[in-house]
Amino acid sequence: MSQEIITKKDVMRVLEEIATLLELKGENPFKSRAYYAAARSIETTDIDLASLVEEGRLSSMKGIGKALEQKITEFVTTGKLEYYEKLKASIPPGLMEMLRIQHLGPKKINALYEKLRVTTIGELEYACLENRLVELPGFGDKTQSKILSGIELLKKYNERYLFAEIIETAEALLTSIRGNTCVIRSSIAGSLRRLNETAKDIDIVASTDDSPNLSEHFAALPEIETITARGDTKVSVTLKSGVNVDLRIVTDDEFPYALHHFTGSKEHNIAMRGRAKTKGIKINEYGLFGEAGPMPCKSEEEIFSTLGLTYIAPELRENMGEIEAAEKGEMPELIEESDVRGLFHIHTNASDGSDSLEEIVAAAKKMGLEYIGISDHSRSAYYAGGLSVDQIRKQHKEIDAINAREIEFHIFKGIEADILTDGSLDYPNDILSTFDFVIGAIHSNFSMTENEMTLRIMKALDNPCLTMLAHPTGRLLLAREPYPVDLEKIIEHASKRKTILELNANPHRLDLDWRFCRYAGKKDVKIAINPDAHTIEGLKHFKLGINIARKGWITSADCINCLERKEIERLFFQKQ
DNA sequence: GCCGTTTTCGGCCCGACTGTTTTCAGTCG
Repeated sequence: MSQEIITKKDVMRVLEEIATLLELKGENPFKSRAYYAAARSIETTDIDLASLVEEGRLSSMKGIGKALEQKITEFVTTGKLEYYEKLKASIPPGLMEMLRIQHLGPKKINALYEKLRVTTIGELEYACLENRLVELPGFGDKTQSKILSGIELLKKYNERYLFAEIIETAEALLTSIRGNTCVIRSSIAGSLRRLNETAKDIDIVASTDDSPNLSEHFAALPEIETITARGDTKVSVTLKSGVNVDLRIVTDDEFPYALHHFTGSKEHNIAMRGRAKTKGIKINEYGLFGEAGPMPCKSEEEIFSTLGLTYIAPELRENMGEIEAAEKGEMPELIEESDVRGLFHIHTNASDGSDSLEEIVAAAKKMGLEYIGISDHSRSAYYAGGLSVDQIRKQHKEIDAINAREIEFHIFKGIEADILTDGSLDYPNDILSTFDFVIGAIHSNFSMTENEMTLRIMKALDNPCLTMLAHPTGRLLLAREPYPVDLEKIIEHASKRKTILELNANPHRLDLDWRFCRYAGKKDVKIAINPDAHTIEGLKHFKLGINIARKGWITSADCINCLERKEIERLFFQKQ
């Protein structure tokens, strides 16, 4: 059997796992951090992994020295890493799982393993119920019951929350907090402010001159189930819905620093502190401190400018090159909702949508759109009422009639054509060429190897009738893993074929992932922010797609939704 | 395990809160 090719992602996964295993073993925490840092370095580099290894240039990368170069090289060239295998074998796999329990970290897990030989979450729960943790040094009554409730929570609310299902709760809480007149400034922070696709909890920062009053006010809100921590600067609660919320209370002078700090990401903050340090400035959630003392800033903008940076939008704060870009004054002008002129990938009740073409047109016009692209399912998607050739002809007539009537608005004729197992599309090309655009989508037969799936999609991209590739990984957030596919290869191939990539804006998908948007941008692949709407309401999902596009450094020039109708016509014509 | 324009050794981002201690370790963000 030929050896599987080791990708960047594989290397990152192994490095991160080693880092976690080292933590669990109680090794030097800095050693563990070095592995995390190396994984980060691999993630952000543009350079091809194989050539780095071949040319022996790995150790020229930040965070990779002799030892890691040797280990990565061994892994990439042989497909195995002995150090990793041995380390993994020395630790029961259940210990990794335990890290997901709140208030339980590597040190305590290690103690539980060493002292009680607890190796799984199930055993740990049993040990708690038998009251065996209270006698351990460093443990006690409270710790035991905290761990027990952590296990309960893990069972009950195992997952994170989709951005779309938690943002409204966060905004409502913010409004309640602002209802207290002692609040001066307040904002959502954390991963929600960074517009991440999912969130673990809600972070809110508020400034006031009367922290006890605000703490009291917040803790008394009716939607709160339990208060897990309450001090002068922080109140942690669990809502009745099961969502955890942290409120940080600061003075108004501290607000900009606290907002920046609690917006994160952690990686961004670490990089910012490191950068500040080179300028002799200390940065924490209370301020900037130079050798001559505090350096007052009234806003986040001022914090960045004090450090010689232009403003970095919250959604870019992932330490993925945003600090370097801000330093050079090369921040991208991110796409905005108001740049959008039209939307594609909309289903009608001809397939599995619930509204008629006329209803959708009326709603789109009301939203101020200049055009839409209808794309119902193709015939193989029998479960979704895929259209027969006759039905296609009927829909085209209907669209022609509306287009003849409308002057300021236009419907593009499209189809969401299944990419079949062999990479061919669901209709012959003489049918496909009757559409203005064709979106190719994988809806079946997910269980292929990465190589097979990549080839399947690449073959579909080779079809001159294909305009866009739908949801490139097929993932369902918090529910279904992406099918295995080499996205970099797909992006490179799409670039050659001038195929548009969909950023599916359905809250469960948000696929293309923002981590790959930037690569698409670099390869000059155009993005379509597609609502994949099955109802009129669903049209609004494009806003979630804008969030992710912004996170992926996408500008209006990268995105076809910002083109004028005439430009879209030219683009689709050119493709055929 | 990485790194270095005072360094090849001794640092490595920083602070709050909790629970277990009797001055601090662990966890979290």
